[in-house]
Amino acid sequence: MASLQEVAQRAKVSIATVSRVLNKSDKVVPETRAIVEQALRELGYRPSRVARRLRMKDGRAHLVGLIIPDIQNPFYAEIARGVEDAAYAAEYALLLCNSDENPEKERFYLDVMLSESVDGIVLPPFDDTDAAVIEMAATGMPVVCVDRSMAKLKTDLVEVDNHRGAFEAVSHLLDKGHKHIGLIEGRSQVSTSRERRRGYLDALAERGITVRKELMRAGDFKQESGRILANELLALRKPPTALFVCNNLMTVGALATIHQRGLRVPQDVAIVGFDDLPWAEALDPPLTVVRQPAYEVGRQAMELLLKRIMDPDRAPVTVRLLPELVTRSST
Amino acid sequence: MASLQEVAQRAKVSIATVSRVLNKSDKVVPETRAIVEQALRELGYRPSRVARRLRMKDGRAHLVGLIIPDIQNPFYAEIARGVEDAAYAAEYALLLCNSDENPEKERFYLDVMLSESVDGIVLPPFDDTDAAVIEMAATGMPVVCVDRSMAKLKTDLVEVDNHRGAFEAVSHLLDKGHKHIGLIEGRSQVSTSRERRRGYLDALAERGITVRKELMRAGDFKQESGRILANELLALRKPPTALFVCNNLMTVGALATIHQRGLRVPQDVAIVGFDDLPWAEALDPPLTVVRQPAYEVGRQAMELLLKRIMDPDRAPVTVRLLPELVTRSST
DNA sequence: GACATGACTGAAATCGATTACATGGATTTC
DNA sequence: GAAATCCATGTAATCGATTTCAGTCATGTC
Repeated sequence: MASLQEVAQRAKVSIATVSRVLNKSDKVVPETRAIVEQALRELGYRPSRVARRLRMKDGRAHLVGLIIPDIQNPFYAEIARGVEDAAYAAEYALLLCNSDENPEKERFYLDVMLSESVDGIVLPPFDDTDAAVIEMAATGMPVVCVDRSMAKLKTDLVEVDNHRGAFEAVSHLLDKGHKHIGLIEGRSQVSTSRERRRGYLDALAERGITVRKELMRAGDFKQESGRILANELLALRKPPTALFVCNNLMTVGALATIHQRGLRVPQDVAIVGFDDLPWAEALDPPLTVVRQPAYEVGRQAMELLLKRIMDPDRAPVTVRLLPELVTRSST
Repeated sequence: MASLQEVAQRAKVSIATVSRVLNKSDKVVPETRAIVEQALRELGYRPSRVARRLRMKDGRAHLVGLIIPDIQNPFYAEIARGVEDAAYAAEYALLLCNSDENPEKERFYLDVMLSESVDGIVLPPFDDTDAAVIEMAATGMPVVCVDRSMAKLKTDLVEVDNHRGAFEAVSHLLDKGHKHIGLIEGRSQVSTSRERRRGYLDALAERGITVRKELMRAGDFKQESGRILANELLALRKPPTALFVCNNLMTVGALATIHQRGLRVPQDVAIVGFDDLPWAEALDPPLTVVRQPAYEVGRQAMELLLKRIMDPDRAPVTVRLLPELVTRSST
């Protein structure tokens, strides 16, 4: 509430001096400093980040934006925690937004962030060619992509080796003797989807298994589509004996279908999901999954962002983290 | 990037006129308006929310804060979605922070929000007497409490009837014939904990069941404490045959203990949790829980906040929503 | 003792918007 | 036809900070 003006009046100095005391910069004679600090305390002064941000150009707002599809998805919640913890450690605040995989919402929030003069933005782009993100980067705003990469845009990026994760998951199913493995993947415009599909195909190819096209279905990353697609797959005349589902929500959906059809896991159908869940252990059955180090993805993304804010001209970096197959009882 | 100044220059008018065009206020002659709009478009002008916020006093920042203990807790994630959706609908952006049930973090973020001149704040207070929240409200900042209430502070509040939820949960266990029901509750400085405990005690009293003090344990809402306390309870010489666990994370923890001890649910021990989980259905076994309308809590809190921003002098309102016992297979 | 040096501090510009007030030309009114 | 009125627009103050530049006073140097 109290402004620099008021503090200056009370301390009988100019606002410049108060500002200097606050920024611990320059030399203010100890007596003056004491008087000012006294006034500061008495008035319970708090600087206005808004005024400060208006004056200072670029990179000192101590505010960054994070746009994720859905905070209710544990994978993104974990990323968000990683970003937030790293931000908090550096005393940055976080503007968090849910895009719902909806380009319009994404655009709205990107506008807000530009308009709020955030120091930088972390986000998984909507798809390969996300125009809004390209424009944003073109303004010079620091952008760090997480999880998903973009074809035409060179930014800092923290991603997971999706091909490897998928390859291991499918190989694991093959090891268990499965020959008909259903794939439930996400939107194909998203880099992770393509990499996981590639991993699936490569694992089959390595063992010389013929691909059955009808076993591959594309969903939209949401629970409902997992439910529906699993149902389609299991209703085939020659249904798969195992399912590889490419994200957490769709896996939960697929599991619902399996239960509903009264199938036993893994005897009747085995299932491997992508993304771990905090309660995967407590599920029926405990789920075998490809675990992504989501917290770490978020944390490192924020650190990259901080580095870029400090030095906007550094060359973009790609950090590629390793997923891990966590074997439980669903396979 | 482009400022009013630049637009004004290009359109050969004053910044006041550009501002008028933007705010659709006053009368600007159509020709002038057209010229300005042209310039606006050509320069891809975006207003600075920062400058705007600095100039305008109170309630027009179109920015609100939300502080929750942990976004990775599905209950709070659901509240957050409710708040966010309502905020987005009103074109408000959201500053989201995790306090980790840590008063220092809470204070840091409250400072940020004051300093960012947000229009208002939604939060579940740390406890009954949360000093930081009291100070915040004292500055005149609109505050809406969710989930938890505060003893000494009269604010808008959206809560759930915790007593009733607990009462129904425990009555349900009693209906099933249980006489020794363990209680795992949260921090007792939090209003919800006390209300749920009261519900537990009242339900027992109604059936004339003697309370066994050693069956009541207080945790900290986190998974680990659920695990530990359940273990303590089940290790008693005369262990409970049913558990009532007062939040979602502790329930998952308790379930882990139960599985680890090789107990069957509900034959060896029944369990009812507070808070539903999106995958409660898929758990082993599907969990009986008291479902809180968390999304609705968040949504209504945001609407109350909007009303208060519009009219700071209206009398504080308390909205009390009803929980619902969802019976699945763990009881 | 005059002048250069340096250490503090203050005055004022600045960031990008909103808005009260001033201005000036056209129109109305008597 | 002069005064009053009105309308569109411009000028300038303002929000609360940071920062440049200038000013003041004491000290050091010869």
